[in-house]
Amino acid sequence: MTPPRKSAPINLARERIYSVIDCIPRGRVSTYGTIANEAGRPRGARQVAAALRNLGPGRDLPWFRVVNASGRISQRPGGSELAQRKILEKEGVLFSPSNRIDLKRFGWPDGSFG
DNA sequence: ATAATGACTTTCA
DNA sequence: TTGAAAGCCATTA
Repeated sequence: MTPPRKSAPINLARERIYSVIDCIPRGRVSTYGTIANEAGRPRGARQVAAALRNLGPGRDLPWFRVVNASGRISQRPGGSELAQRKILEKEGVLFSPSNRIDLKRFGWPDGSFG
């Protein structure tokens, strides 16, 4: 018989979030809110952010393809915003003069932004 | 147990 | 167009 696990139900919600992020195609981006929706958490945008913040260096995940609802890279303590932008640009994502990404064009999934 | 926090979003001026 | 204010909710303290 399987002995009772004492701790361990590793956050399922968080895993679903990671799995959705893993689906964002190269050269496209998605938003915290959209990812939350795809993961079945309609109002969990901040939890998506928390999941990324918590993400250790071990996991290989396209975290850089996640931006906020206004199409901009969110500020944070770590200060990896510039690196994120560079990676996205290398993938072909265009930034407007005001540092914004056109979600109608680069947003994923298709049709979720207008 | 309650209170603060935050890589967010929407609404409204 | 920009920015402030309120709403949101799992995680931390």
